[in-house]
Amino acid sequence: MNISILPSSDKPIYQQIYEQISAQIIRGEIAQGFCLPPIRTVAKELRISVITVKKAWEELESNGLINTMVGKGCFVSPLQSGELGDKRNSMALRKLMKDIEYYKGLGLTCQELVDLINQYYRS
Amino acid sequence: MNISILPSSDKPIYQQIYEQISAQIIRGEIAQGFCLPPIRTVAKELRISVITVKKAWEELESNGLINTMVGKGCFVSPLQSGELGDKRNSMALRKLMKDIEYYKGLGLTCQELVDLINQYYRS
Amino acid sequence: MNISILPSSDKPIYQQIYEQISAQIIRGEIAQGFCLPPIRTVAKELRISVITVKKAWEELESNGLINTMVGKGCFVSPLQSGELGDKRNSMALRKLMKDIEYYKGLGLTCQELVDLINQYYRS
Amino acid sequence: MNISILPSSDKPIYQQIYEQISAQIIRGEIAQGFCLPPIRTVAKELRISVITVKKAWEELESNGLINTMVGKGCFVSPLQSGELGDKRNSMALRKLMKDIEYYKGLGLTCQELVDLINQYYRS
DNA sequence: GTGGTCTAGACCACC
DNA sequence: GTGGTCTAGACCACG
Repeated sequence: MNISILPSSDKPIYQQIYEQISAQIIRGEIAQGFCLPPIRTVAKELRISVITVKKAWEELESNGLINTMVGKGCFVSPLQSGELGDKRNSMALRKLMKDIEYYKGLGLTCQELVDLINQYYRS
Repeated sequence: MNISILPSSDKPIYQQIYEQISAQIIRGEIAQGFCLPPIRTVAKELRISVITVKKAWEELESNGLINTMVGKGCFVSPLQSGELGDKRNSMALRKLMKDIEYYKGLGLTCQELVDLINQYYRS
Repeated sequence: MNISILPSSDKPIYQQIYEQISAQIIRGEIAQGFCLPPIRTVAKELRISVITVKKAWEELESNGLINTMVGKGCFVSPLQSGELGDKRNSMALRKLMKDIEYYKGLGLTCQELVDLINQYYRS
Repeated sequence: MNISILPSSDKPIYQQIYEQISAQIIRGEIAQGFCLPPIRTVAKELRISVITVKKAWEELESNGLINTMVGKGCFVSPLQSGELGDKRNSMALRKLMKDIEYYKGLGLTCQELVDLINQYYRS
C-alpha cells in the first residue's frame, strides 16, 4: 500500500487514506479483484489505530469501490471500464462545482482561472 | 450585509460568512473604510449565534481585511488597488494549488480539467 | 425516543436502533425537521456506548433520513411525501426479494405463502 | 450436490449451503437415506474451506436433517412424510414471524404486502 | 488468520 | 452544549 499521512493536515486521517486509495483504484493502479492488506497490517504500518483504517475502508465500501468479505479480506470491486470513468468524473465534478463557485466569488473570470491552471498544473 | 448561509453545507457557518464577506471586499463591493454592522445585528438577521459571527469577523481581521476599533466598530481596511488584486490572487492561488493536486490525483489531464471548467463555469 | 434493544438478538445493536428509528421516520411518527436527542443522551438512556449510537445515526444519515449539523444536533430530513413512500417501498422491496427466494426454496407456493401471511399478520 | 454460492452475499457461506441442502431435503429432491458426498469433495468442488462445509453439515445434523456415521458418511435422516411437511412449515414460520414484524414496522398493510408478493413471486 | 462489534475515555471544532 | 475524530483494547463470527 502506498499511503502517506499528513498529521498536520486539517483533513481527518481516515479521509486522507480514503482519498488516496480511491484515487489509486480509479486510476487503475490497484487492479480489480486485488485483495487489500488487512486493516490491522495497514494500521501497524501507518502507526495509527485499526479503527481509523477501518473507517477509511468503510468509506471505500459504501462508495462501491471495494467489497469486503468477512474472514477473507477486502477486494477491489470489479468495475467495467465505463463505470470507472464515470466514478472518476462524478468524484471530480462534485468537487469542481463547489470550487468554481469559490473562484467565481473571488471575482476570477473563467479565462483567468483557466490561465492559472495551465500555469500551475505542471508543478 | 448580503450573506446567505447553507446550514446543510459541510463548511462551518463562520467560514461561509468569512468567504462571502472577504469576496465582497476583494471585489470592491464593500468600500474601503466602510463600517461593518455590529455582530449582534448580523447574528439576529441570519438567526445564528453571535459567537459564530464573531469568529468570522476574527478571520477577516487576521487576514488584514478589516480593522476592529474597540467600542466603535469594524472597518474595512484601506488597501491600495494593487494590494487588493494581490490579496485576491493569493487567496485564489493557495486554494488552487491544493485543488489541482486533487484533480491530478484522480487522473484528470490538464486539458480535461480546463474543458470541464469551460463547460461548468457558466452554470 | 422510543427504542428498545434486545441484547439477545443476532442483529448488532446499532442496526436494531437504525431500523427502529428509520421505521418511525418513514411512518411519519417522527416529524420532518425534528431534532433527535443528542447521541450521548440516547447512549445513557439505553445504557450503551456513545459510539454505538453514533453508528446508528451515521446509517440514518448515509441513507438520507437525517441531516446532522455539527454543534446543533441531528435533524430529520425534509422529505416530500412522495419520497417518503419511495423510501418505504425501496426498503421493503430490498428485503422482500430475498425473503421470497427463501420461501420459494423451501417449496412454498405463492398461494401458501399468502395464506400464511393473511393468517399471521394480525398476531 | 447442487449448490451455488454468492460470496458477495451478506449471508455467511456455511449458511448459504445449509439453506440450500435443507431445502432440497425438505422438497424431497435428496432422498432419505442418501449419503451426502464427503465434505472434502464438496469443499474442492465449491473451492471453499473444508471448515466451512463442515459447519454447514453440523447445522444440518443439529436440525435433525442428517445423521453422521463416523467413518461411513453423512446420511439424510429417514423422516416420515408428515414430519417432512412439519419441518418445512416450522422453518418457514420461524422466519415468517420475524419478516412480518419488519414489514409491519415499515407501515405496510397486510394487503400491500400480499400484493407485492403476488407481484414478485414469479420473477 | 480475517473483519465486525462494542466498550471507555480523550481531545477537538463548532455553535 | 453539540457532533467529529482518534485511541487502546476486548470479544465474537467466519474461513
